[in-house]
Order: sequence, then structure tokens, then C-alpha cells
Amino acid sequence: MDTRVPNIVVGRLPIYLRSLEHLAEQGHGIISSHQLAALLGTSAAQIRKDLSHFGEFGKQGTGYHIPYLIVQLKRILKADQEWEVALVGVGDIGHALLRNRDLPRRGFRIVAAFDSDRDKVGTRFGQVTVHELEQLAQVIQGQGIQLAIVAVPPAAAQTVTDALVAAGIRGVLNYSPIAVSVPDHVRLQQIDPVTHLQHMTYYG
Amino acid sequence: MDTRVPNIVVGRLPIYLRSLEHLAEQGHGIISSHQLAALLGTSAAQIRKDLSHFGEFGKQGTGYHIPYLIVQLKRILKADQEWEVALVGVGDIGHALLRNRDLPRRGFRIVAAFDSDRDKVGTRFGQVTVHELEQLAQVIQGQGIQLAIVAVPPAAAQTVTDALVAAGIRGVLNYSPIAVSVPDHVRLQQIDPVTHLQHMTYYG
DNA sequence: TAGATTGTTAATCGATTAACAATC
DNA sequence: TAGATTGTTAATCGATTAACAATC
Repeated sequence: MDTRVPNIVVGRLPIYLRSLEHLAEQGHGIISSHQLAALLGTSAAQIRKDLSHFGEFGKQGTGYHIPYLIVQLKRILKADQEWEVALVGVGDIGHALLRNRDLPRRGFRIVAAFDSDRDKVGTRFGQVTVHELEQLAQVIQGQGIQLAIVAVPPAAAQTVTDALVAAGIRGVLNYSPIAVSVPDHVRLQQIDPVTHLQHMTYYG
Repeated sequence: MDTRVPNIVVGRLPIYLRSLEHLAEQGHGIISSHQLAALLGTSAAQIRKDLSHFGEFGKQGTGYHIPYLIVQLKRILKADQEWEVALVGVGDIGHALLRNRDLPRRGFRIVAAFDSDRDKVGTRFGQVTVHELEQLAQVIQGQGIQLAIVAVPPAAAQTVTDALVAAGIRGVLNYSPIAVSVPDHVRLQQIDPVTHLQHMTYYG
């Protein structure tokens, strides 16, 4: 049980959690590190070592009680609470994210959306109304929103990210196919299908 | 210049490439490893070491000629050719991908789409007509398509992936929030916003 | 030339794996 | 109990960093 957990280990926990939740939905109750490793294409030793950073969650001779491990992983990842998310950019990707039921199901609720297009401002998606970009700081600070998804065209991504950071956002998930920079105290994750595809074509 | 390049290094090349292309668009001609590292939040030594696996692309005292390095990285990643991609699932995400101009701009053209919904079959998105799932193998084999994007509901993801593998697909980019498995000879990449968000909330 | 930066080597650091005592 | 599997230690493996000769 370390005090300082490697970032790469933290990044694997959500993958374990996702798989365990899927197993639970299918009615599985217990799983061994070897079974989970086979399912995920990783190694049993790695799973046990990763989990050992946080405590002892299994039982010798048996394995892991899936619902219990889910509870523990959710607690560790702070996924046992609901997170409010701001969305900037209501184009095709933003639209897909607003309609995505998996995000709220797993604890991430888009509670505010922003777009620079006046025609989109005022439109509603479920509970969410699209605001002007000018209201970004006010809404984010007013609601204490800590996470944001950037889904704007590349040319606007850094400006929008800077505005989010200035508004107090703690983590940014960037869908724009461009590297944005954030200060050290802000977390950044990037989603770009092309980089994933290029990683595969290398081996092609 | 190794024969065996670490996978983690391969995964960084597309990120370097994306940044260099952005720099080139902005009119930059030369960049040093230190400048690029600062831009990407990595280290100059890592960039130089990564590139050294493939050859010598820089000039002492000067740095890297951006257009030349772009050409080299594209060659290494096989991004100097156009790749045809099959899309399975024309929901919100599939729709966003079909309309995404960045994919073709960077060499990935969705040339076939499939959906199980009879109402969607036959509809067109630009050059692409939505086919029945039943035609998947025939179309993929007929056109020699090597890459596929899976954007179907979780319950269908593994079945669809199996069908793609059976049809001869070499790489799968999975947008379904579920771990799918593929045989060793098939490359797999996963995009799931929730896992990225959970990676950030851990530190929250 | 003087200054700067590469490519590479060696050292360091960190992550993964193997092995096994503990124990269910 | 016998068999199985965990959690952890130590060994191995691999990646990152630091340093510098080469050289533009």
C-alpha cells in the first residue's frame, strides 16, 4: 500500500473497473486475477500488483468478490460520486456526447454546454441548454464544475482550454486533434482517433 | 536504429507527427527537440531517443527540419498512404465519424458503413452507403479493407469484432465502452471517454 | 570560430514478472 | 485436508534520463 501510486497503474484501474462491471452485469460473482488477466489481455501478476498499491481486496484460494472489488475501485477512482462536466463545442462529437447514455450511467453528467455558434445557443439537449462561450467562466464557477470536455475545431482548442483553466477547471478531456497545453495543476487527456489508427498502421 | 521498436515508442510517433503538422501549418520550418518537448510536455532526450530508433533526422546545432521530419514519420507510420476504413454502427458516434473531415485529411477514409437497423441501411453519407451487417464480410473482403471502427452498443461489440476479424480485418478501433478481445495478429485500440475521465478524477 | 543541438552511450530509474509463503 | 489463489518480495526487464563527443 504505497502513498505514491504510479500514474500508469492509475490508468489501468478504470479498465479493470469497466470489465468488472461488465462481469457483474452478466451475473458473475467471483473472479481470479488469472481470469481477469485473460479477459483483458494482461497478466495476473500485474493485476495483483496494481491492486496491492491500494489494499488487500482478494481472498486466497478463491479470488476476488466482484461486487466488492467494484466498490473499492470506485472509491479509489472517486467514481462513487457523480461528476458534473462542462462541454465546450456542440458539433457532431459534442452532440454525440450529449446523447451518450453511458456517461451519466457511469457517473459523468454533462450539466453545461457552450458553443460559439449563435444558432446553437439556447437549444436544449435533455436537461442541458447551450450557452454562449462568454458565459463559460460564470457558469463553471457558479456550479463549481471541475471537469470539461473540449470538442471544438482545432483552431479554437487552446483558447477554449485556457478559458476553462482560468475558470477553475481541474481536468480537461480534449477531443480536438491538436496538442493543447495546461498548467501542472490541471489534468489533461486526449482522444484522437487518427493517432490510434496510426499506432495500428505502423504494424500494418 | 533498432529492428525491434518498443510499442510505447510507436505510440508516441503519431503525437509527434500531429504536433509537427500543426507547426508546419503555422509556417514553422525548424524545431529543436527541446522546443518540441516543451510543446508536448515531454523531454527532449525522449524525443531524440525515440527518433533514433528509426534513423537520423536532425542536424547538430540546428534541430529538425519540420517538413522533412513529417515525411519521415509518415513513412514510418505508413501514414504516407490512404487507408480505407470500415465503420460498424451508424449511431451518434458513427455519424460524427462519417462527418469528421479530419480522418480523410489525415489519410483515413471511411469507405463502408454497416448497421443492423434496417431504417439506416441504404442511407448515404457523402460517398458512403450504409450496408446491412450481413454484407460485412463480402464488402470488407471485396475491397480489401484492413481497418475497422466499431461504434455499436456494448452488447453487440464482441460479435461485431469477431465478424470483422473473420473478414480479415487487421486493426480495430473500438468505441464501445467494453473490453473486446481479438486474436494476436489483429491490432486493437480502445476509445472510452469514461476511462479517461476516471483517470483524472483519481487525482481530483 | 563559437554556440547550439544532435545521436548515442551509460547510468538511473521504474515497471513487470516470477516465485512462493501465507492462507482461504 | 488438498488445492487454489492471494499479496509481496526479489529478480529481471525495459524505459527514461543525463551526459557528452560529434558536428553543423
